[in-house]
Amino acid sequence: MEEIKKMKIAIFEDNQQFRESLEFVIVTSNDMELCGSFEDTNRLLQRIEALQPDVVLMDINIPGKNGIDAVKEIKEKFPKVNVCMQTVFDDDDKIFASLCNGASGYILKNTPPDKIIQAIREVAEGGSFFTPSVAKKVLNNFQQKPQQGEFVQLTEREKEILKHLVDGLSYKMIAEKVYLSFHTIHTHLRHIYEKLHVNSKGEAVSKAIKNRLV
Amino acid sequence: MEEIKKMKIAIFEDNQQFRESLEFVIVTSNDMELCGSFEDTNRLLQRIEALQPDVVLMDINIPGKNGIDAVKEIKEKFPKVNVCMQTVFDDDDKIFASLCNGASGYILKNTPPDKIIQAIREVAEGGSFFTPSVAKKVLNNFQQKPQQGEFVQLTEREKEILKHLVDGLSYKMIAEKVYLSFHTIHTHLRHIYEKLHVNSKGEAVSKAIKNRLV
DNA sequence: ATTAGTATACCCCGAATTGGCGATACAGTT
DNA sequence: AACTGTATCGCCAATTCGGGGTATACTAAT
Repeated sequence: MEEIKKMKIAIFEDNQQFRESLEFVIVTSNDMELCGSFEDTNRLLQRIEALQPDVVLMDINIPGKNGIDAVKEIKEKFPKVNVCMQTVFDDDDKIFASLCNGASGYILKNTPPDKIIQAIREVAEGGSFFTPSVAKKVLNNFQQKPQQGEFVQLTEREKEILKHLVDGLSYKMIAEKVYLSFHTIHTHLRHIYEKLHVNSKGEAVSKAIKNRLV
Repeated sequence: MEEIKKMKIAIFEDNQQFRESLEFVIVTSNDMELCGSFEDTNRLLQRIEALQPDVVLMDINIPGKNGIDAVKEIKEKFPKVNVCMQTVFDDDDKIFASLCNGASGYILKNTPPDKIIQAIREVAEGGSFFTPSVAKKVLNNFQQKPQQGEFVQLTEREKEILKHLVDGLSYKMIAEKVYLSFHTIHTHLRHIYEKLHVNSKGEAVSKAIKNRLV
């Protein structure tokens, strides 16, 4: 009988049913070991520290710190620990926030056991695993085309001022920043609005970003 | 015996061994039909036009037009055809170029047959499939983006209103749009500003876009 | 040399919008 | 009972926006 070093898995999931289901999947596998199972993220880092898991399964909506902040903390303190997010909803915001914060995988809770095992193995080996619908969202984000817009020819001054506007500065603050009078900023902004065919700060900022003018 | 409409698959692969291996995988499946198999991309669009495949398996390095340009042409002319790329190398540039050009999946050639079938099914249904190593690269690209993703939990209403704000609508216009009073919009915006830690429309719009809240 | 155009910078006014402060109310959850 | 999300209202100061105008400087074409 060869001795295999089992992967150590920690579960963070507040729903008892899901948690037990995950526990079952782990303990009945032959290459994984359940090293901890919790229903909240209290004392998160201490727990990770003590357990030294290879993979963490983290629920997005979990009492205590939410899963998105949790994954961030984990990756900051223990970069080698790989985290796989799980949730019932495939909500865009949460997916991207999780992935940006360092999660390596994202599975929905309707994922069948064999896929969960597969996901954990991939994640443990430093790979990544997405549920297809999540993969699709990630992909869409990639394919968002450079929204080619009307040629907008802004002068250097105008681009500079627009950039400050995008950064959230008011007319007055921009004036101070670039050593011009409030009135001049006003005039420039009027020209910019005309060129962009907009008539509010919000629209200007939005168009500036989308057309990559900043 | 129920009559199932089989998915129509077209293969573009110059290596004879791989191509025959793929053909075998397809024809031995029970829900797929091989509608074409080619060793180059000559007369690509005419072939697609004639065969009307549901899914195209496209080799990256293929004589004639390379796979990256091919997927672009296919998606431009036949957006409903889903393309899954395949190659021996997991070369960053080619992966991203393919995905940006509209590929829905990316598998390496060492992928076992059952995974290939799985990938095709996902892709056919409009989902996406990445080999783990590819998923990892996609993910890294995400996480490298110089954006610290502080997660902001907005309610549905708030997100809706923020979207309109980004579109350049004024408080009053938003109120009309969502059939609420001006005052309510005002209140929601105040909450949103608080959650985003901003205090001007410009900053709110900018942060909304950068944090993918819209 | 004059004209025309554009970029820059400044000013005033007035109406509309925004932002910050407060308060109330109700339904659903915890 | 406390909390959250939603929706409503008032007040007031600051900001924004669109309109008008003036002025210098530089370029390019006439």
